[in-house]
Amino acid sequence: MPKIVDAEARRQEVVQAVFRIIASDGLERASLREVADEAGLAVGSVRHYFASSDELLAFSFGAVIDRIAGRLEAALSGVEAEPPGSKEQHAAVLNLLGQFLPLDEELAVDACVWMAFRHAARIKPVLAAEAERSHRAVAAVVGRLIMLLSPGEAEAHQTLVAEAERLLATLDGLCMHALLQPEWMTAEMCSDVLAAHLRSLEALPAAH
Amino acid sequence: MPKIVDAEARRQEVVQAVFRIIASDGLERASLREVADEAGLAVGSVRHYFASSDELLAFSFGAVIDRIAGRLEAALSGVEAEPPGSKEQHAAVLNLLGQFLPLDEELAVDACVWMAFRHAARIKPVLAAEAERSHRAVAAVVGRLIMLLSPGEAEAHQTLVAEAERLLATLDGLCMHALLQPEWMTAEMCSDVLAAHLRSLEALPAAH
DNA sequence: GCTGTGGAAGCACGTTCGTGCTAAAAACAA
DNA sequence: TTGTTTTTAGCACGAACGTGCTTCCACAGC
Repeated sequence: MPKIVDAEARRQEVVQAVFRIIASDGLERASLREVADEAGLAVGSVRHYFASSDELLAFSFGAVIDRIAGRLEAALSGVEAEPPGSKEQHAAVLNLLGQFLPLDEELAVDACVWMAFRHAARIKPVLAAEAERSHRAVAAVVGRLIMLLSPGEAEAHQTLVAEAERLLATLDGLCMHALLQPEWMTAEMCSDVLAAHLRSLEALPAAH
Repeated sequence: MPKIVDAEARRQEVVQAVFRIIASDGLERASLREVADEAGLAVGSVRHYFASSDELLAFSFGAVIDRIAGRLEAALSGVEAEPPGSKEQHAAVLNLLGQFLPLDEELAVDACVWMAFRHAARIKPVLAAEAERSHRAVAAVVGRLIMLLSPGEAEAHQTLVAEAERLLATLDGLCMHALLQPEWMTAEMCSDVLAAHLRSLEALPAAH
């Protein structure tokens, strides 16, 4: 029998190298040679675990989606564990929404990589399937959150869908601005905007 | 004297070729050779008008910013011409916000190019100055709009700034979703979200 | 008609990329 | 020790990239 290596662990190490390169130098710099250098391997070694560059990128996209979706699911459970309308629930909601923003180093890397892949998926068909999965997963979480925050079941389905899309758009826009214009979009500004959006959600049934 | 051509017009033709390539194939495909082909010229001819690839891209970025800013200024004048609180003003506001979204072919190309350059500016320092100008210009328009829509002058400055950033984030998020997930983010969904956001703006002073 | 200048085109060089393919190295069964 | 198989490393090819430099061409001014 041959030399035995934890193949899955190696793949994750390579994926981590991909993440670091994308976060610091952008997706177009994530070539096989750069990734191999960053991972401390040779090009041939990386290609032993990933048949092609496309497969490496698609796998990395899937990995970052899984990381983000996992964080969101956990935070959503935290929201569901709190009584509706309580201060604790409000804090849990803010925590969930904060998972979208680059508030610390790990979140920033994931947000960077996520944004890069989603935009690349518009052009590269290899990434389209994962982009669709990404959108479904995040929309499901935000949709459930909107349902939780809607006081009555009386709201029209269309209104809830629109509110979910509105929250999703605001979150993606905030994340984008925090990544692209970090001087303007500070953490305080992010929380101010999130607080204002939550107030607008509470005021929604009154305006109905 | 030599053969005389309208140099500025030629530059604009080349920039239009850059726009088309970015919209259809992404920024990384906007190489000198591809741009020259799309414009029906040779590489040397393109380089006669733009000293380097960086200069061409930076100029194209500036061009799309000027186009967008021009549309926004015009639409903002339209809002200011209507009496506050009127139905006509509401329509003018929706028209202004619609200028951000890829609602027709021309708007879609500009939105695509704008997004691509803003994200590229995170990595390429040559584009950083234009990205900053872009942010300033758009933030100024949205800030003025928020001031126009705020009924009293009693609102705290910080609240107005946060509301401007909130509207800006929602618009950018909507634009992003419309570009990346056009099946989900239809034109109707966009207008629903915009309408909901405007309602939340009207309800804001009441919640204060 | 001749000439010089601005516009258009292209060649050549070095670099980087993905990828097919080969060969060494390493670890375990025999 | 020997052999088998996984892992690692590397070479080589064609393609695409930016860019320095040279070459043609058309036309306004003399």
